[in-house]
Parts: sequence; C-alpha cells; structure tokens
Amino acid sequence: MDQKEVSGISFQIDFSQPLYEQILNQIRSAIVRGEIGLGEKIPSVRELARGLHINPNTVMRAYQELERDGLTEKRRGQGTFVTSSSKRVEAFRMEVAKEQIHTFIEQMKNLGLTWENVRAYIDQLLDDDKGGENP
Amino acid sequence: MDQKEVSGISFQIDFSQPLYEQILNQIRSAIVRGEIGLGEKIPSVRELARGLHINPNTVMRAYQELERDGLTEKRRGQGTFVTSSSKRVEAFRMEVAKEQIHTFIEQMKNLGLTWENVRAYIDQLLDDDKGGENP
Amino acid sequence: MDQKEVSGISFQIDFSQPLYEQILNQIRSAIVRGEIGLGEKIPSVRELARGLHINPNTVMRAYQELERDGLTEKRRGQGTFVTSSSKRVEAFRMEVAKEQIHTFIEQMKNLGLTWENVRAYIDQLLDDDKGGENP
Amino acid sequence: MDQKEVSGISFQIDFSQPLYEQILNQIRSAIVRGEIGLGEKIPSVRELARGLHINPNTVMRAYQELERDGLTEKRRGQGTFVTSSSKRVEAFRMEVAKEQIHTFIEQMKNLGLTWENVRAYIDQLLDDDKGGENP
DNA sequence: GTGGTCTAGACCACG
DNA sequence: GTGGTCTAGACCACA
Repeated sequence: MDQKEVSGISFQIDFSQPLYEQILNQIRSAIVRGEIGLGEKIPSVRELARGLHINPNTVMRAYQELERDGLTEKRRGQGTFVTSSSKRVEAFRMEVAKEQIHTFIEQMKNLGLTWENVRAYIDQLLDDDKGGENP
Repeated sequence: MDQKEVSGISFQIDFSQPLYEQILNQIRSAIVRGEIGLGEKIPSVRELARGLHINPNTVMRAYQELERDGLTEKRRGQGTFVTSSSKRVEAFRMEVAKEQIHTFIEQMKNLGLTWENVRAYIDQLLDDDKGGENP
Repeated sequence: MDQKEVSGISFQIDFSQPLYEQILNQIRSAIVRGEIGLGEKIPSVRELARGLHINPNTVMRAYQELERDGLTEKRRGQGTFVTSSSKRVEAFRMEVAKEQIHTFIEQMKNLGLTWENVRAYIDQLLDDDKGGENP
Repeated sequence: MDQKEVSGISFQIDFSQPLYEQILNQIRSAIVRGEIGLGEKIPSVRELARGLHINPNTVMRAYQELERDGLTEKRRGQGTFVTSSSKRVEAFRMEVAKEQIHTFIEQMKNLGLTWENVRAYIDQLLDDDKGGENP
C-alpha cells in the first residue's frame, strides 16, 4: 500500500491489484463526490505518472476509461478536464450505485441472509462508528 | 451464460469470468444455504467437469479452495463431503458476510451516498419485489 | 462544443478534435457555398485567434492549408483573400465531393449495405425533414 | 500498404494509419457482412500479431474495442469468439450505418451539393461499375 | 507542453 | 495454450 497526493487528489496504490483500475476508481470517486469540481482540470497523464511513480501508459488507460464513462473530456494540447455537465456525473453515480446495490443484494441472498438482519447489522455498525468519532 | 445441473446442484457458468471462482461460489452458496446438507457428498471432480464441459483442473482448483475454507473434506476412495460441523459453516458464513458488507459500505461511501438513502432504496426495492412477484 | 461568430463567419469548435481541421473545414464550407464571396477578405490570423480564444499558430496552420488548396491568397500588408477564380473554387468543390462520396460508398460496402437501401433511407430521411421542419 | 490473410480473414494494413483501428474496422466488417459467422472463433491475439507482423498489444487493443461493441466475447483460455446474437450484430450495423449516413449528408450540405445531384452521381458511378465488371 | 500510437519484452491468471 | 497488466522508451500530431 502507498498513499500519495498529486495536484490535490489523494491516491492509495496497492501493487497487487490492477493499477489502472485503482486510479480509475479513485478519480471517479473524487469526481462523483465533488472533490474535483465540474470543469476542473485533472493532472496530465505524465504528471500523474511521475507523481505515482508508474508508467504513463498505465495512467492513460485509466484516463481513457474515464472519458468513455463521460466523466472527463480531453482538450487538445491543454489536458484532461472533468465534464461540466452535472447531469452526466449524476447519471453515472446512479448507474454505478444501482449496479453495486444489486450485486450486494445478490451476495446476501447467496449467503442465506435476510435483509432485516443485514440492515440491523449495518445500522449498528454505523452507530458505533458515530459514537467513537471525534470525541 | 449457461445454466446446468449436476448431481442436484445447479450451476450458471459465464465464460467471461474465472470459472473456478464461479464454481467455488456456487458450491459455497449451496452449502451455506443448506441446499447441500452437512456431511453430504458433492460430485467428484471428474463428474462435475464432465457435467459442466470444463477442464478438471479448473474444478480441482475450486475444490481445493473449498477444503481450505474448511467447508469440505476429502475421504480417500470415497470422494468429497461437506463438513459435518455446522459451527464451521456458520463461522464461514459470517466471515464472508462481514467482508462483503464492509466492501459494500466502502463502495457507497465512494459514491458519496448516505446509508439512510441506500437503506431506503433497498427497503423499497424489496417491498416492490414482494408485491410484484410472479404468482 | 462552442458556437462563435468572427467577421461574419460562424464557427463551432469542438475541443476534442483537431482545431485547425475544424477551422479549415468551416472556412472551406463558407467559401464553397458562397457565404464568403470570391475575392473577399477573411479575418486575419490574429483576429480569428482572438475571436475563437485559440492559439494563433493553430489558425495559421489552417490558413496555410487553405492557400495550398488554392482557395485563398495572401496579399502583403493587406491580409488574406478568397481567390477570385470561380473555376478554382468549383474544381476544389468537385474534388472534395468525389473523395467524400467514394469514402462513403466504401463504408456502406463494408457494412454490407446495398446502394438501393441506402438511397431509399436517405430519400425518406430528407422527405421527412421537409415535412417536419420547425415552422 | 500490405495485404495479408490470417485464419481466413484478409487484412490490408497501411502503416500510416493507426493499426489497431484498421484491424478493428476490418474485423468489424467481416463480422457484419457475415464473412465470419456468429459464434465463430477469431484468431488469438498472438496468432494475429504473428500473422500481421505487429505487436500483440496492438491487436489486443483492437480486440478490446470489439468486445466493448458487443461483437465478440472472450472465453477464458479458449480465445475470442464472435457473439452468437445476430441481434447485436444487426443493432451494431444499423447504429454505425446511421452515423455514417448522417455524417455524409452533413458533408454534402457543407459542400453546397443537393441530394438530387449526389444521388444521380452515385447512381451513374455504380451503373458504370456494373458494366465494367466480369464482362 | 498535451495526448495518442506502437514496440519489445516481462510477468501473471486462467484453463 | 489463452488473454491481461505493466514497463520503458520511441515517435507522432496538435496547441
């Protein structure tokens, strides 16, 4: 594991998983949660590669996926920018959320767990967290 | 995708994902939900491989993982059997559940969704399902 | 995408495609369709660059291509002018048209479509347009 | 330019254009025109790379696009196969056709040509072709 | 400076 | 054997 910050975006890289997926996911998260604003520039391929000590091709691959998702746009000679359309970002967020929720429900079914039990477990888990935070 | 049944266990195989993982997960599910009883025999590697039209090595790998999880035991000359210990099955179930739940919570955080919203969404989803099931 | 007008010529710039090509094509179109008359002056490199908020080098490159095509001429100290020869414009128009038509025919072949079907499709498309235009 | 055949699919490679796009387009064409049948295997990444004397990564990139288009599926350890769904192929064909037709109409408009003239030109072009073929 | 394409070659997971 | 990931380094088009 490895924690780094490049141009105000923080990355944690784990070399046992595909690097391009981790970069992809972490930039996605940052966009979707508004940590990178609409229309903002993200680091250039080379800059991020330098900052994370990885190969530019690996970063490029992540960036191509981001663009395919409609979350970013390239401007020739200027770099890569987050889309200015909050609609797109929101649509993407909801699409991913639905998919992950359905997968999760399926998993719980496969384990023979009822939603009532799972819900209660998570409720308590998050309550405990709240109690223990910033005392 | 492909739906098949071998010795009373049903499998759906998707050739675009690791086959051994799918077999592993589907047998795990069947055990954990009691579809295969404690102490019961599961198909031999060869039988399952023939039934699913896949390579025996692939089935073998799934079986090795099951044994490492403590969910099955080999008996020389007789085949592979589900453990007789309900404790083990239960412990395994809880371990997997916790892991999947924590992963899910992490995902929802990454999307900037609050647990309240997610909970409400799933609550409604499952309510609708109940009302609308094919009678 | 971006819609702007400079010296009576309207431009739409899409930053994900080569800017110089877009400028080139849009000025070509304007000349070929007579929106800029024979012998007329077109904006200076600097003026157009300022108007479109892009680099003068980029505009320059487009202008060089226009001159190579024989569609424009530079006059020292006065600026760039559309050729006065309607022959040249016409020749250029036909050359480009032929090239684009042949490319299109090739594409339709590659899709396994017959010219009869394509023709019928376009015929109908344009008929509908006529009937349904925003009145 | 370079004309080669690999596993019954013929390729013409022009080193002045992106190789992966050419491979992509040529396999797409072959699928869409039925030269490669539904469910059929296409050459492995390495085999095609060897056959065309190019790098496997370049072929892989083309194959990833094909899969994104829904025209092919990978089967682990077995290779890459054309989808068995004629629906998908047809949908893809129509989508691409529409896009190319609309682009073409736009181009003709930009040249100030009427559809009547263009249609007549192509009609004649294809008639001439017919006359000159296999006499 | 930006991104895009390509190569050669390594190592991995899977079947 | 299959595809997938990653690197290092080259060369190109564009702004």
